[in-house]
Amino acid sequence: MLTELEQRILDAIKLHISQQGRSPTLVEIGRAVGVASKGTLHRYVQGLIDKGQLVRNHAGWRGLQLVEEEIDDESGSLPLLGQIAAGLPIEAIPGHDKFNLANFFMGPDRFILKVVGDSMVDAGILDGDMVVIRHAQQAYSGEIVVALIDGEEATLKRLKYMNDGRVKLIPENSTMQPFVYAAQRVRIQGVLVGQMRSYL
Amino acid sequence: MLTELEQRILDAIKLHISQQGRSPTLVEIGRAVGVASKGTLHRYVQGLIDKGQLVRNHAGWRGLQLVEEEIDDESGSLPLLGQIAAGLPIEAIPGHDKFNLANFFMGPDRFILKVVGDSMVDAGILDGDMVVIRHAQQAYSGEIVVALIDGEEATLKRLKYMNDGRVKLIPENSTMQPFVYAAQRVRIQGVLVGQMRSYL
DNA sequence: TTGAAAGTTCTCCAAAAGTTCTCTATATTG
DNA sequence: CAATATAGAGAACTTTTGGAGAACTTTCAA
Repeated sequence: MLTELEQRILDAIKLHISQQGRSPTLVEIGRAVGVASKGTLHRYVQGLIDKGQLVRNHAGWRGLQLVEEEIDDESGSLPLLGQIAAGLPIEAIPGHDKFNLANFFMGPDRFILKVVGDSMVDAGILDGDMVVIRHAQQAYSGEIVVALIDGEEATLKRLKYMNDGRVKLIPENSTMQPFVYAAQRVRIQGVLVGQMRSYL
Repeated sequence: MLTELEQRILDAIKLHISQQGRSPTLVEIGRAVGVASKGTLHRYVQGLIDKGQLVRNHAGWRGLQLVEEEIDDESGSLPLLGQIAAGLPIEAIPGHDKFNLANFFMGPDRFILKVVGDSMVDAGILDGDMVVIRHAQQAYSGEIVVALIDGEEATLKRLKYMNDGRVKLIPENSTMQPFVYAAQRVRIQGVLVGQMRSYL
Protein backbone atom coordinates (compact mmCIF):
# COMPACT_ATOMS: atom_id res chain seq x y z
CA MET A 1 0.00 0.00 0.00
CA LEU A 2 1.39 3.36 -0.99
CA THR A 3 1.04 6.59 0.91
CA GLU A 4 -0.43 9.58 -0.84
CA LEU A 5 2.92 11.14 -1.66
CA GLU A 6 4.37 7.83 -2.79
CA GLN A 7 1.44 7.45 -5.15
CA ARG A 8 1.79 10.98 -6.46
CA ILE A 9 5.51 10.52 -7.04
CA LEU A 10 4.91 7.23 -8.86
CA ASP A 11 2.24 8.87 -10.99
CA ALA A 12 4.58 11.75 -11.79
CA ILE A 13 7.33 9.35 -12.85
CA LYS A 14 4.96 7.38 -15.07
CA LEU A 15 3.66 10.61 -16.54
CA HIS A 16 7.15 11.85 -17.28
CA ILE A 17 8.31 8.60 -18.82
CA SER A 18 5.35 8.35 -21.13
CA GLN A 19 5.59 12.01 -22.09
CA GLN A 20 9.35 12.40 -22.46
CA GLY A 21 10.37 8.84 -23.07
CA ARG A 22 12.93 8.84 -20.29
CA SER A 23 12.81 8.85 -16.55
CA PRO A 24 12.78 12.18 -14.71
CA THR A 25 15.51 13.49 -12.42
CA LEU A 26 14.82 13.95 -8.75
CA VAL A 27 14.47 17.68 -9.24
CA GLU A 28 11.99 17.18 -12.06
CA ILE A 29 9.94 14.87 -9.87
CA GLY A 30 10.12 17.48 -7.15
CA ARG A 31 8.74 20.16 -9.42
CA ALA A 32 5.87 17.89 -10.43
CA VAL A 33 4.80 17.05 -6.89
CA GLY A 34 5.87 20.24 -5.13
CA VAL A 35 8.77 19.01 -3.02
CA ALA A 36 11.98 21.02 -2.89
CA SER A 37 14.40 18.65 -1.19
CA LYS A 38 16.38 16.18 -3.28
CA GLY A 39 16.99 14.13 -0.18
CA THR A 40 13.31 13.74 0.55
CA LEU A 41 12.63 12.78 -3.03
CA HIS A 42 15.43 10.24 -3.03
CA ARG A 43 14.01 8.70 0.12
CA TYR A 44 10.62 8.29 -1.54
CA VAL A 45 11.96 6.99 -4.83
CA GLN A 46 14.07 4.46 -2.95
CA GLY A 47 10.99 3.47 -1.02
CA LEU A 48 9.10 2.83 -4.24
CA ILE A 49 11.98 0.68 -5.48
CA ASP A 50 11.99 -1.26 -2.21
CA LYS A 51 8.27 -1.83 -2.56
CA GLY A 52 8.75 -3.17 -6.06
CA GLN A 53 6.93 -0.35 -7.80
CA LEU A 54 10.04 0.79 -9.67
CA VAL A 55 13.36 -0.64 -10.76
CA ARG A 56 16.67 1.05 -11.34
CA ASN A 57 18.58 0.17 -14.50
CA HIS A 58 22.01 1.33 -13.21
CA ALA A 59 22.56 3.50 -16.24
CA GLY A 60 23.54 6.60 -14.35
CA TRP A 61 21.16 9.51 -14.43
CA ARG A 62 17.49 9.06 -15.26
CA GLY A 63 17.85 5.38 -14.56
CA LEU A 64 14.34 4.64 -13.31
CA GLN A 65 12.17 2.11 -15.06
CA LEU A 66 8.62 1.05 -14.57
CA VAL A 67 7.77 -2.52 -13.79
CA GLU A 68 5.28 -3.64 -16.35
CA GLU A 69 2.85 -6.16 -15.06
CA GLU A 70 1.35 -8.38 -17.67
CA ILE A 71 -1.93 -10.11 -17.39
CA ASP A 72 -1.99 -13.66 -18.59
CA ASP A 73 -5.31 -15.09 -19.53
CA GLU A 74 -6.85 -17.25 -22.18
CA SER A 75 -10.47 -17.19 -21.15
CA GLY A 76 -12.60 -14.41 -22.48
CA SER A 77 -11.38 -14.47 -26.06
CA LEU A 78 -13.32 -13.89 -29.24
CA PRO A 79 -12.02 -14.18 -32.79
CA LEU A 80 -10.78 -10.89 -34.18
CA LEU A 81 -11.81 -11.04 -37.78
CA GLY A 82 -10.38 -7.84 -39.10
CA GLN A 83 -11.23 -4.32 -39.99
CA ILE A 84 -14.43 -3.06 -41.45
CA ALA A 85 -14.65 0.14 -43.39
CA ALA A 86 -17.44 1.64 -45.36
CA GLY A 87 -17.38 0.34 -48.89
CA LEU A 88 -14.68 -2.27 -48.52
CA PRO A 89 -14.71 -5.98 -47.76
CA ILE A 90 -13.68 -7.00 -44.29
CA GLU A 91 -9.93 -6.83 -44.24
CA ALA A 92 -7.94 -9.22 -42.10
CA ILE A 93 -5.54 -7.79 -39.55
CA PRO A 94 -2.29 -9.72 -39.98
CA GLY A 95 -0.96 -11.39 -36.88
CA HIS A 96 -4.15 -11.03 -34.91
CA ASP A 97 -6.77 -13.68 -34.83
CA LYS A 98 -7.80 -13.80 -31.19
CA PHE A 99 -8.93 -10.83 -29.21
CA ASN A 100 -8.81 -11.13 -25.44
CA LEU A 101 -11.56 -9.11 -23.85
CA ALA A 102 -10.07 -9.30 -20.38
CA ASN A 103 -6.62 -8.12 -21.46
CA PHE A 104 -8.19 -5.23 -23.27
CA PHE A 105 -9.50 -3.71 -20.06
CA MET A 106 -7.94 -5.50 -17.10
CA GLY A 107 -5.18 -3.86 -15.14
CA PRO A 108 -4.24 -2.91 -11.62
CA ASP A 109 -6.27 -0.37 -9.70
CA ARG A 110 -9.15 -0.29 -12.13
CA PHE A 111 -12.85 -0.07 -11.59
CA ILE A 112 -15.99 0.45 -13.61
CA LEU A 113 -18.60 3.15 -13.54
CA LYS A 114 -21.88 3.41 -15.35
CA VAL A 115 -22.29 6.72 -17.12
CA VAL A 116 -25.41 8.72 -16.49
CA GLY A 117 -26.07 11.72 -18.67
CA ASP A 118 -25.02 13.13 -21.99
CA SER A 119 -22.09 15.33 -21.08
CA MET A 120 -19.56 13.28 -23.06
CA VAL A 121 -21.54 12.29 -26.15
CA ASP A 122 -19.19 14.07 -28.54
CA ALA A 123 -16.38 11.84 -27.27
CA GLY A 124 -18.46 8.78 -28.07
CA ILE A 125 -19.47 8.13 -24.45
CA LEU A 126 -23.23 7.80 -24.27
CA ASP A 127 -25.74 7.63 -21.46
CA GLY A 128 -25.65 4.11 -20.02
CA ASP A 129 -22.16 3.21 -21.24
CA MET A 130 -19.73 1.50 -18.90
CA VAL A 131 -16.38 3.20 -18.44
CA VAL A 132 -13.20 1.62 -17.07
CA ILE A 133 -11.31 3.96 -14.73
CA ARG A 134 -7.79 3.59 -13.36
CA HIS A 135 -7.32 5.01 -9.89
CA ALA A 136 -4.89 7.92 -10.14
CA GLN A 137 -4.20 11.22 -8.48
CA GLN A 138 -2.57 12.78 -11.52
CA ALA A 139 -3.44 13.03 -15.16
CA TYR A 140 -2.23 14.66 -18.32
CA SER A 141 -3.83 17.68 -19.77
CA GLY A 142 -6.30 16.43 -22.32
CA GLU A 143 -7.17 13.14 -20.63
CA ILE A 144 -10.69 12.28 -19.59
CA VAL A 145 -10.86 11.96 -15.82
CA VAL A 146 -13.19 11.37 -12.92
CA ALA A 147 -12.81 14.60 -10.97
CA LEU A 148 -14.12 15.40 -7.52
CA ILE A 149 -15.00 19.06 -7.10
CA ASP A 150 -14.89 20.50 -3.57
CA GLY A 151 -14.89 16.95 -2.25
CA GLU A 152 -18.55 16.64 -3.14
CA GLU A 153 -19.36 16.40 -6.80
CA ALA A 154 -17.89 13.67 -8.98
CA THR A 155 -17.94 14.14 -12.71
CA LEU A 156 -16.49 12.65 -15.88
CA LYS A 157 -14.87 15.36 -17.96
CA ARG A 158 -11.90 16.14 -20.14
CA LEU A 159 -9.13 17.79 -18.12
CA LYS A 160 -7.09 20.79 -19.19
CA TYR A 161 -4.47 22.57 -17.12
CA MET A 162 -4.55 26.31 -17.72
CA ASN A 163 -1.55 28.62 -17.75
CA ASP A 164 -2.69 30.46 -14.63
CA GLY A 165 -2.60 27.23 -12.61
CA ARG A 166 -6.33 26.68 -12.68
CA VAL A 167 -8.06 23.60 -14.02
CA LYS A 168 -10.63 23.44 -16.80
CA LEU A 169 -13.15 20.61 -16.94
CA ILE A 170 -14.59 20.28 -20.42
CA PRO A 171 -17.80 18.40 -21.19
CA GLU A 172 -17.62 16.87 -24.65
CA ASN A 173 -21.02 18.14 -25.61
CA SER A 174 -21.49 21.17 -27.80
CA THR A 175 -24.50 22.30 -25.77
CA MET A 176 -22.55 22.49 -22.50
CA GLN A 177 -19.96 24.93 -21.25
CA PRO A 178 -16.55 24.14 -19.74
CA PHE A 179 -15.99 25.09 -16.11
CA VAL A 180 -12.80 26.50 -14.65
CA TYR A 181 -11.82 25.82 -11.04
CA ALA A 182 -8.93 26.69 -8.76
CA ALA A 183 -6.58 23.71 -8.75
CA GLN A 184 -7.10 22.91 -5.08
CA ARG A 185 -10.86 22.53 -5.56
CA VAL A 186 -10.44 19.67 -8.04
CA ARG A 187 -9.19 16.27 -6.99
CA ILE A 188 -8.61 13.66 -9.64
CA GLN A 189 -9.94 10.25 -8.68
CA GLY A 190 -9.11 8.34 -11.81
CA VAL A 191 -8.33 8.38 -15.49
CA LEU A 192 -10.51 6.93 -18.24
CA VAL A 193 -8.83 3.90 -19.79
CA GLY A 194 -11.71 2.20 -21.52
CA GLN A 195 -15.32 2.37 -22.53
CA MET A 196 -17.87 -0.24 -23.55
CA ARG A 197 -21.47 -0.51 -24.54
CA SER A 198 -23.90 -3.34 -24.98
CA TYR A 199 -26.63 -3.20 -27.58
CA LEU A 200 -28.70 -6.04 -26.11
CA MET B 1 -24.36 -8.07 15.50
CA LEU B 2 -23.30 -4.50 15.01
CA THR B 3 -24.67 -1.50 16.81
CA GLU B 4 -26.05 1.36 14.76
CA LEU B 5 -22.92 3.44 15.04
CA GLU B 6 -20.68 0.50 14.26
CA GLN B 7 -22.69 -0.12 11.12
CA ARG B 8 -22.54 3.52 10.09
CA ILE B 9 -18.79 3.59 10.64
CA LEU B 10 -18.33 0.40 8.61
CA ASP B 11 -20.44 1.81 5.79
CA ALA B 12 -18.46 5.05 5.83
CA ILE B 13 -15.20 3.11 5.58
CA LYS B 14 -16.48 1.00 2.69
CA LEU B 15 -17.71 4.06 0.84
CA HIS B 16 -14.43 5.86 1.34
CA ILE B 17 -12.36 2.93 0.13
CA SER B 18 -14.40 2.44 -3.00
CA GLN B 19 -14.46 6.13 -3.81
CA GLN B 20 -10.89 7.07 -2.97
CA GLY B 21 -9.18 3.75 -3.37
CA ARG B 22 -7.67 3.85 0.11
CA SER B 23 -8.88 3.60 3.62
CA PRO B 24 -9.95 6.74 5.50
CA THR B 25 -8.26 8.23 8.56
CA LEU B 26 -10.05 8.32 11.88
CA VAL B 27 -10.79 12.01 11.43
CA GLU B 28 -12.23 11.39 7.98
CA ILE B 29 -14.47 8.67 9.40
CA GLY B 30 -15.46 11.09 12.12
CA ARG B 31 -16.48 13.74 9.65
CA ALA B 32 -18.58 11.21 7.75
CA VAL B 33 -20.50 9.95 10.78
CA GLY B 34 -20.48 13.13 12.89
CA VAL B 35 -18.16 12.13 15.72
CA ALA B 36 -15.44 14.52 16.83
CA SER B 37 -13.29 12.39 19.10
CA LYS B 38 -10.44 10.38 17.62
CA GLY B 39 -10.43 8.23 20.72
CA THR B 40 -14.08 7.27 20.34
CA LEU B 41 -13.58 6.47 16.69
CA HIS B 42 -10.56 4.37 17.44
CA ARG B 43 -12.56 2.41 19.98
CA TYR B 44 -15.23 1.65 17.38
CA VAL B 45 -12.82 0.81 14.59
CA GLN B 46 -10.97 -1.51 16.95
CA GLY B 47 -14.29 -3.08 17.82
CA LEU B 48 -15.03 -3.72 14.17
CA ILE B 49 -11.62 -5.34 13.78
CA ASP B 50 -12.25 -7.52 16.84
CA LYS B 51 -15.58 -8.56 15.38
CA GLY B 52 -13.90 -9.55 12.15
CA GLN B 53 -15.57 -6.90 10.02
CA LEU B 54 -12.28 -5.21 9.19
CA VAL B 55 -8.61 -6.08 9.08
CA ARG B 56 -5.59 -3.92 9.57
CA ASN B 57 -2.73 -4.29 7.12
CA HIS B 58 -0.11 -2.74 9.43
CA ALA B 59 0.97 -0.29 6.75
CA GLY B 60 0.88 2.75 8.96
CA TRP B 61 -1.80 5.28 8.26
CA ARG B 62 -4.88 4.41 6.27
CA GLY B 63 -4.18 0.77 6.94
CA LEU B 64 -7.74 -0.53 7.11
CA GLN B 65 -8.89 -3.19 4.72
CA LEU B 66 -12.22 -4.77 4.08
CA VAL B 67 -12.57 -8.49 4.60
CA GLU B 68 -13.04 -10.26 1.31
CA GLU B 69 -16.33 -12.05 1.60
CA GLU B 70 -16.00 -14.44 -1.28
CA ILE B 71 -13.07 -15.65 -3.31
CA ASP B 72 -13.10 -14.08 -6.71
CA ASP B 73 -15.02 -16.31 -9.06
CA GLU B 74 -13.44 -15.73 -12.41
CA SER B 75 -10.72 -13.63 -13.76
CA GLY B 76 -11.98 -10.90 -15.97
CA SER B 77 -13.85 -9.08 -13.25
CA LEU B 78 -13.46 -5.51 -12.13
CA PRO B 79 -15.29 -3.79 -9.27
CA LEU B 80 -18.40 -2.00 -10.43
CA LEU B 81 -18.46 1.04 -8.24
CA GLY B 82 -21.60 2.77 -9.29
CA GLN B 83 -22.96 5.48 -11.42
CA ILE B 84 -21.35 8.76 -12.22
CA ALA B 85 -23.32 11.77 -13.29
CA ALA B 86 -22.30 15.32 -13.77
CA GLY B 87 -22.50 17.24 -10.53
CA LEU B 88 -23.32 14.41 -8.20
CA PRO B 89 -21.24 12.14 -6.01
CA ILE B 90 -20.63 8.63 -7.25
CA GLU B 91 -23.76 6.71 -6.44
CA ALA B 92 -23.55 3.07 -5.53
CA ILE B 93 -25.58 0.57 -7.54
CA PRO B 94 -27.18 -1.67 -4.92
CA GLY B 95 -26.57 -5.36 -5.36
CA HIS B 96 -23.81 -4.94 -7.90
CA ASP B 97 -20.20 -4.82 -6.91
CA LYS B 98 -18.47 -7.00 -9.46
CA PHE B 99 -18.60 -6.57 -13.18
CA ASN B 100 -17.52 -9.43 -15.39
CA LEU B 101 -16.00 -8.16 -18.59
CA ALA B 102 -16.16 -11.50 -20.33
CA ASN B 103 -19.84 -12.07 -19.55
CA PHE B 104 -20.63 -8.62 -20.86
CA PHE B 105 -19.58 -9.49 -24.41
CA MET B 106 -19.18 -13.25 -24.66
CA GLY B 107 -21.78 -15.30 -26.42
CA PRO B 108 -22.15 -17.86 -29.17
CA ASP B 109 -21.33 -16.98 -32.79
CA ARG B 110 -19.67 -13.72 -31.97
CA PHE B 111 -16.63 -12.06 -33.42
CA ILE B 112 -14.88 -8.75 -33.25
CA LEU B 113 -14.13 -6.13 -35.86
CA LYS B 114 -12.07 -3.01 -35.70
CA VAL B 115 -13.89 0.02 -37.02
CA VAL B 116 -12.22 2.15 -39.65
CA GLY B 117 -13.80 5.44 -40.54
CA ASP B 118 -16.27 7.90 -39.14
CA SER B 119 -19.54 6.72 -40.58
CA MET B 120 -21.06 5.87 -37.18
CA VAL B 121 -19.73 8.65 -34.96
CA ASP B 122 -23.19 9.96 -34.11
CA ALA B 123 -23.99 6.57 -32.62
CA GLY B 124 -20.92 6.78 -30.43
CA ILE B 125 -18.83 4.42 -32.59
CA LEU B 126 -15.56 6.10 -33.41
CA ASP B 127 -12.69 5.32 -35.75
CA GLY B 128 -10.56 2.63 -34.13
CA ASP B 129 -13.25 1.23 -31.83
CA MET B 130 -13.75 -2.51 -31.51
CA VAL B 131 -17.23 -3.80 -32.18
CA VAL B 132 -18.66 -7.17 -31.17
CA ILE B 133 -20.82 -8.73 -33.88
CA ARG B 134 -23.16 -11.69 -33.63
CA HIS B 135 -23.34 -13.78 -36.79
CA ALA B 136 -26.83 -13.48 -38.19
CA GLN B 137 -28.60 -13.50 -41.54
CA GLN B 138 -31.54 -11.47 -40.35
CA ALA B 139 -31.93 -8.33 -38.36
CA TYR B 140 -34.67 -6.07 -37.14
CA SER B 141 -35.31 -2.70 -38.65
CA GLY B 142 -33.33 -0.16 -36.66
CA GLU B 143 -30.48 -2.43 -35.64
CA ILE B 144 -26.89 -1.71 -36.53
CA VAL B 145 -25.56 -4.43 -38.81
CA VAL B 146 -22.60 -5.54 -40.86
CA ALA B 147 -24.02 -5.59 -44.37
CA LEU B 148 -22.43 -6.96 -47.52
CA ILE B 149 -23.50 -5.10 -50.66
CA ASP B 150 -23.36 -6.95 -53.97
CA GLY B 151 -21.17 -9.55 -52.32
CA GLU B 152 -18.27 -7.15 -52.34
CA GLU B 153 -18.50 -4.24 -49.97
CA ALA B 154 -18.90 -4.75 -46.24
CA THR B 155 -20.09 -1.88 -44.13
CA LEU B 156 -21.36 -1.11 -40.64
CA LYS B 157 -24.64 0.78 -40.85
CA ARG B 158 -28.04 1.13 -39.25
CA LEU B 159 -30.60 -0.97 -41.11
CA LYS B 160 -34.11 0.13 -42.11
CA TYR B 161 -36.59 -1.88 -44.14
CA MET B 162 -38.63 0.31 -46.44
CA ASN B 163 -42.27 -0.15 -47.40
CA ASP B 164 -41.41 -0.92 -51.02
CA GLY B 165 -39.29 -3.90 -50.00
CA ARG B 166 -35.99 -2.16 -50.48
CA VAL B 167 -33.37 -1.72 -47.77
CA LYS B 168 -31.94 1.53 -46.44
CA LEU B 169 -28.46 1.62 -44.89
CA ILE B 170 -28.05 4.70 -42.72
CA PRO B 171 -24.66 6.04 -41.65
CA GLU B 172 -24.92 7.71 -38.24
CA ASN B 173 -23.04 10.76 -39.39
CA SER B 174 -24.79 13.99 -40.25
CA THR B 175 -22.39 14.64 -43.14
CA MET B 176 -23.24 11.39 -44.93
CA GLN B 177 -26.27 10.27 -46.88
CA PRO B 178 -28.24 7.04 -46.47
CA PHE B 179 -28.22 4.63 -49.38
CA VAL B 180 -31.15 2.56 -50.56
CA TYR B 181 -30.65 -0.83 -52.17
CA ALA B 182 -32.83 -3.54 -53.61
CA ALA B 183 -33.22 -6.22 -50.92
CA GLN B 184 -31.42 -8.92 -52.91
CA ARG B 185 -28.27 -6.79 -53.19
CA VAL B 186 -27.79 -6.59 -49.41
CA ARG B 187 -26.75 -9.60 -47.35
CA ILE B 188 -26.62 -9.22 -43.59
CA GLN B 189 -23.53 -10.77 -42.04
CA GLY B 190 -24.09 -9.90 -38.41
CA VAL B 191 -25.72 -7.68 -35.82
CA LEU B 192 -23.92 -5.28 -33.53
CA VAL B 193 -24.12 -6.45 -29.92
CA GLY B 194 -21.32 -4.52 -28.30
CA GLN B 195 -18.72 -1.85 -28.70
CA MET B 196 -15.56 -1.01 -26.80
CA ARG B 197 -12.72 1.44 -26.88
CA SER B 198 -9.36 1.69 -25.17
CA TYR B 199 -7.86 5.05 -24.27
CA LEU B 200 -4.31 3.77 -23.71
C1' DT C 1 39.84 17.19 -17.57
C1' DT C 2 36.89 19.54 -15.08
C1' DG C 3 32.81 21.52 -13.30
C1' DA C 4 27.92 21.58 -13.19
C1' DA C 5 24.18 18.52 -12.71
C1' DA C 6 22.51 14.40 -10.70
C1' DG C 7 22.34 11.11 -7.16
C1' DT C 8 23.27 9.52 -2.19
C1' DT C 9 23.49 9.70 2.73
C1' DC C 10 22.80 11.99 6.66
C1' DT C 11 20.41 14.80 10.43
C1' DC C 12 16.77 17.54 12.08
C1' DC C 13 12.00 18.96 12.31
C1' DA C 14 6.84 19.41 12.18
C1' DA C 15 2.38 18.01 11.23
C1' DA C 16 -0.82 14.36 10.86
C1' DA C 17 -2.48 9.97 12.32
C1' DG C 18 -2.99 6.42 15.55
C1' DT C 19 -3.18 4.75 20.51
C1' DT C 20 -4.29 4.73 25.25
C1' DC C 21 -6.31 6.74 28.77
C1' DT C 22 -10.03 9.00 31.77
C1' DC C 23 -14.35 11.26 32.26
C1' DT C 24 -19.28 11.92 31.24
C1' DA C 25 -24.04 10.98 29.79
C1' DT C 26 -28.03 8.29 28.47
C1' DA C 27 -30.57 4.62 27.72
C1' DT C 28 -31.95 -0.34 28.77
C1' DT C 29 -32.62 -4.23 31.62
C1' DG C 30 -32.69 -7.56 35.45
C1' DC D 1 -32.24 0.96 41.77
C1' DA D 2 -27.93 -0.99 40.23
C1' DA D 3 -25.58 -2.96 36.50
C1' DT D 4 -24.52 -2.77 31.82
C1' DA D 5 -24.16 -1.41 27.05
C1' DT D 6 -23.85 2.39 24.02
C1' DA D 7 -22.35 6.95 22.67
C1' DG D 8 -19.24 10.81 22.95
C1' DA D 9 -15.35 14.30 24.35
C1' DG D 10 -10.79 15.08 24.89
C1' DA D 11 -6.00 15.01 26.98
C1' DA D 12 -1.55 12.95 26.52
C1' DC D 13 1.21 10.17 24.21
C1' DT D 14 3.71 7.45 20.23
C1' DT D 15 4.37 6.51 15.41
C1' DT D 16 4.20 7.60 10.61
C1' DT D 17 4.49 10.65 7.01
C1' DG D 18 6.05 14.65 4.70
C1' DG D 19 9.63 18.04 4.16
C1' DA D 20 14.25 20.90 4.28
C1' DG D 21 18.86 20.98 3.59
C1' DA D 22 23.91 20.17 4.34
C1' DA D 23 27.64 17.47 2.75
C1' DC D 24 29.14 14.16 0.01
C1' DT D 25 29.95 11.08 -4.35
C1' DT D 26 29.02 9.98 -9.16
C1' DT D 27 27.97 10.99 -13.99
C1' DC D 28 28.43 13.20 -18.21
C1' DA D 29 29.12 16.69 -21.53
C1' DA D 30 31.64 20.82 -22.98
